[in-house]
Amino acid sequence: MMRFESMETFVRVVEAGSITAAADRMGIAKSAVSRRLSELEERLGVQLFRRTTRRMNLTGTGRSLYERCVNILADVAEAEQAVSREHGKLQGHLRVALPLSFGLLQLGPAINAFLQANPGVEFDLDFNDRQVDLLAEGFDLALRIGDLENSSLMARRLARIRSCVCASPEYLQRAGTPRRPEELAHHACLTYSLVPEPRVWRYRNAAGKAGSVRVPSRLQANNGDFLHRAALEGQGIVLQPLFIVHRSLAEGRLLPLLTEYEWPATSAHALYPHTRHLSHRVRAFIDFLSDWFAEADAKQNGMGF
Amino acid sequence: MMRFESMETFVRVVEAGSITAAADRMGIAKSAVSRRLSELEERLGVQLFRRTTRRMNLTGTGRSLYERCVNILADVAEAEQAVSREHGKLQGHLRVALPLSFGLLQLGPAINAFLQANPGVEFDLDFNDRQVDLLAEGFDLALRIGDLENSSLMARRLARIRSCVCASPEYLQRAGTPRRPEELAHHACLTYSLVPEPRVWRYRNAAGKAGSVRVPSRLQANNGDFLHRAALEGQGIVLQPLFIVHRSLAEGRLLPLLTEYEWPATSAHALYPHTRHLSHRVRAFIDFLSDWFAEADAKQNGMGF
DNA sequence: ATTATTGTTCTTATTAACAGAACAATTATT
DNA sequence: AATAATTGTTCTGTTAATAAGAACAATAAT
Repeated sequence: MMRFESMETFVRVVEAGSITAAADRMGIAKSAVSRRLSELEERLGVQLFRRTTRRMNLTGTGRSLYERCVNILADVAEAEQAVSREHGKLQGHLRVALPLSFGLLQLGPAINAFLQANPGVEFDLDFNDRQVDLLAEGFDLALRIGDLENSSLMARRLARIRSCVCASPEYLQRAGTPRRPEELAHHACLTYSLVPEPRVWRYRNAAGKAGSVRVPSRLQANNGDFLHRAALEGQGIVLQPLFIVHRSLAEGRLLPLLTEYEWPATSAHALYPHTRHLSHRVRAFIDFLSDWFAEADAKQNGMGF
Repeated sequence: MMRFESMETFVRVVEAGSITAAADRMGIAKSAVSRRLSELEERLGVQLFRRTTRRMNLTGTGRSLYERCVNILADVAEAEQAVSREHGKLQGHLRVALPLSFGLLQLGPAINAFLQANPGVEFDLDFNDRQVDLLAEGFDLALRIGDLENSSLMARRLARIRSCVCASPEYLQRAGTPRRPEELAHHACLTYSLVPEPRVWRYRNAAGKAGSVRVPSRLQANNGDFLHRAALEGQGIVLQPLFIVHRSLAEGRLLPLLTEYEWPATSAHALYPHTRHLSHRVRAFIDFLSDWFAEADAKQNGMGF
């Protein structure tokens, strides 16, 4: 594969107009420039210059290659600068759409840390569990939980999200503890409306076999935290992500149920428009979140990522 | 500038999932891969991987860099393949718009040569002196003479076109030979309608000073070859590109006039849509034309390029 | 607890790149 | 027209960069 040095040499010879001039500007011997050039030509099996031993003219293919090389070198420089630590201070607005519970609980600390690390950045946060249209509404970035529908957006997976079934000790004492998923059909379940089939709970048993149970629900809501609170008050059994219930579980105010079964796991994603080059601050924020959750994951902090 | 080897190594480590695997696939020692990687990280001042001495995970910035690098490497490969001699046989249609006289006289031989060199290529030629809309009418390429208006099209200069003033010996004997541009005002001039001011002929004297003369015209046409023939028959004086009249000049059937003055020079351009990557055959044809005219130029063949 | 695997580091050996001069070819100058 | 100056190429000795290979430390798997 063609090397950047060859490409850069070629470009600079074209721009300087001669090998000698290019060598001078680059501060190397002209013999080296000459050698790189003939090496490149031999590599490609193509003549790049029409030489008259005194003057050099680009051939047609030479001109084509030049145009491509200029673009490529610019891309390389941009990539380097974008990623390099010395990219200068970030500044500007970040308009972010994010889901309510996950946003408040998990993204809150991350956003605070990012704010602190980048004094020039301002956030405009839109907490909302409906799916916003990034492009139409001018968001830089959306954070979403769940499976991604097909779209023109780019996605970066940030965190894995595990869910669990749980209920308060009080409720279990009153209504009994289900030992098998099917028994959920005779319990008061608290269901979350923003999933395709709120009243169908899917799982896998220890052997990996998938199953599902249709649960009765007298209380359904589009807010996980509300359901969590309802469960704490003994209203019934919830199936919710760990990041919502882990604290109550740790404190014993909720008890995990049917733990031999795997309950739906999903992911949190950052979605952003598919432009050829992301703006500095958007990219930096996505990278930051990616690192943030990866580190949280590494710590195995029991929050279920 | 980032080394090419560093970049490729980085990408292959990401894709292989580990340094050892990448080293195996590349057929080099893993120590070399490791070194290239840490070199790259140090260069950028950024951590690309989250290392656990046993497993490697991309950091956020690492992921961003990876995405850019993949694109860049693809661009490089494409550039190389596009330009390399071993690009395989060209094939497909080329829909080209080209001006009448220049097309017939100058492009004809070039197109024939290209056809012969590329058996898989087919041409669809549209000879027309009006300015066609490339994009709307689905042309791959337009060849034009004259100054370019601003447009979204890309242009490649193919040839320089010089013009001269001339008339038949018969006419000159009858009407006299003008010695100064102003005298043209009392001659029968044959004017070309497809220029902004057909009856105003502009020139430069030996000192480089610009002037113009308004010429009378009883015969005006939008076809240079027709005017050329009219001049041959003694109808008057023409100002036409050399590629139209050079043969008659060489044969003495037309005599050049006012040769101490410079008459308008212009260029022939290839115009093509501004897509990120030109199709193989379009690019190859443009390169071919570029070389064709450059070589004709080098031969100094007196055709006035 | 042991084994195998992974990434890093170090030293040696090899390879590739460069500088410098000599040369051939061509344009500018006188 | 002849000379001088400039340009690109080629060659060789030298220098710097790079890889290989082994040893080591750390971690996951058995």
